[in-house]
Amino acid sequence: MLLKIEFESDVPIYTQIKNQIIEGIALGLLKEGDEMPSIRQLASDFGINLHTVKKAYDLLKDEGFLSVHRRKGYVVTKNAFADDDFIEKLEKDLQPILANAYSRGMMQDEILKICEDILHKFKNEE
Amino acid sequence: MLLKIEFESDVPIYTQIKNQIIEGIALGLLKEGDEMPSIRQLASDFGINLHTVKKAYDLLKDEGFLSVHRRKGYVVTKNAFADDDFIEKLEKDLQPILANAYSRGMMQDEILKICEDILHKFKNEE
Amino acid sequence: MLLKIEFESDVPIYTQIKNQIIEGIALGLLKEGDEMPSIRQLASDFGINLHTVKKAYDLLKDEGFLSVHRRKGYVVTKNAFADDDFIEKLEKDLQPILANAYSRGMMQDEILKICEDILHKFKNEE
Amino acid sequence: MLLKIEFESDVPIYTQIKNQIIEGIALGLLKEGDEMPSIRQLASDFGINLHTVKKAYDLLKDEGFLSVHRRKGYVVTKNAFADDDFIEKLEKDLQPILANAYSRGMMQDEILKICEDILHKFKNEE
DNA sequence: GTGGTCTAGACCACT
DNA sequence: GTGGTCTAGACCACA
Repeated sequence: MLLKIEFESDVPIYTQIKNQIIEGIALGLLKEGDEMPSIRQLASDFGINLHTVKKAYDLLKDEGFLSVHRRKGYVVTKNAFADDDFIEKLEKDLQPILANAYSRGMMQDEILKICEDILHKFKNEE
Repeated sequence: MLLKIEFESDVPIYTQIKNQIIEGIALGLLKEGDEMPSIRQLASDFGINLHTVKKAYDLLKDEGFLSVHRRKGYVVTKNAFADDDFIEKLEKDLQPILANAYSRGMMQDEILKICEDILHKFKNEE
Repeated sequence: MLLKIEFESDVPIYTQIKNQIIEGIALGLLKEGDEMPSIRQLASDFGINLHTVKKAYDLLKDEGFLSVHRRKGYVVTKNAFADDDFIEKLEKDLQPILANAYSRGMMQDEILKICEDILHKFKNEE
Repeated sequence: MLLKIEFESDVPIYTQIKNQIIEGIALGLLKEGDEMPSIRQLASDFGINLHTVKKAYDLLKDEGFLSVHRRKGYVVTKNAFADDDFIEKLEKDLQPILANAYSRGMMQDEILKICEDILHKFKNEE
């Protein structure tokens, strides 16, 4: 799995890392038990600060996507669930994005199709 | 149309305003030609600074949802379209959100249903 | 000659009026001695304030494009010349506009062609 | 590259900054990848407020002349193109200026010469 | 250190 | 009255 960082994006680097790892899990590129590259490794690969990588990893740990193994370092875990709070946040995040698309004249089916296409890229093999 | 600001949120106030106005347009609460409350009016209603409101309005102007009428002030304008750049951005915005839901074990249909429900609240009667 | 006012432009209305009258002169639509519509007339035609029209007319008078005739009201005059101050201002106004076009990758000939096309619309019949 | 601000001018300070940076790019003084002075640096150099500088930078970002690099700050980016909208705006901006010159009795060649001279100062060597 | 957000308040331009 | 510009200064997020 290959990370790609956009330094000129307005999305913070740690968020980019976090998002791409979650996407990697959704796509099946990262499986439960996989060892993540070390913080040091990842930071030097991209020429970014250790803190930045650590922040991404720690957030993922908090959300249940990673856990820390004494010897292996950060390891992929699927310990994140969609509780009510998450569902609520999900709707709150989606609403403005979908509203924007709709207000620009896109048809509901058209927008839904895009969501569907994205979802269909995710692997359902568990 | 009623705006609601969450001061404790980590979403910038101007983004909250911007999003709610776009949602208002999608929901049919705001129609082309409607005059927005004046910058100062809205600012004082919420006890926030006029620059914060202005930033929200200006972003909406840049996106084509508002325009400035020399006499009426800010007016709803539906001059925003879904060009290729927007579609690309839309996918880029949706991907991490949907990936997160999927990686938490939600089924594709379940996620899609949520998108559908949100979209169905939008008015399609113009 | 027909004026067209854009209320949603960021160009002040009095400037729009002023510019269009100067363009009318350049295009030969307005000739020396022509009587302008009265301030009241023009203002009510467009539903704008008397002051706004008066400001446009007065600026044109100051520049030598109009003069006030006791009975005829504002009359077209060609009493404006291109002195050194004007040439200097002309260059100062053109520079950022042309620089912008050039910095966007337009070729010098391409830009010049646009200037030429505009100029060729002007009538040289004096 | 040296900026010069005229405080007495009726041209807003942020516009002056913006124009001079675009001119700097056209003249070849600023090249793709160059790092701009920080907002606060530039503001203190000229004794103006950082918001004024930020507005200029942000407008340039919107037009594609600058972008924000997460580590380097604002960086010169040549991501601005001359699409149809721009050409239309260009003509709309040029028309009143050229009309004014022409209505003051300048010959078409004379005016064109001035445009040419300005354009020839711009560097065409990338 | 960088930029991003927000405030409080002033003065001006336009209609 | 409207929006537009500018200031002075604070606090936060990011790397």
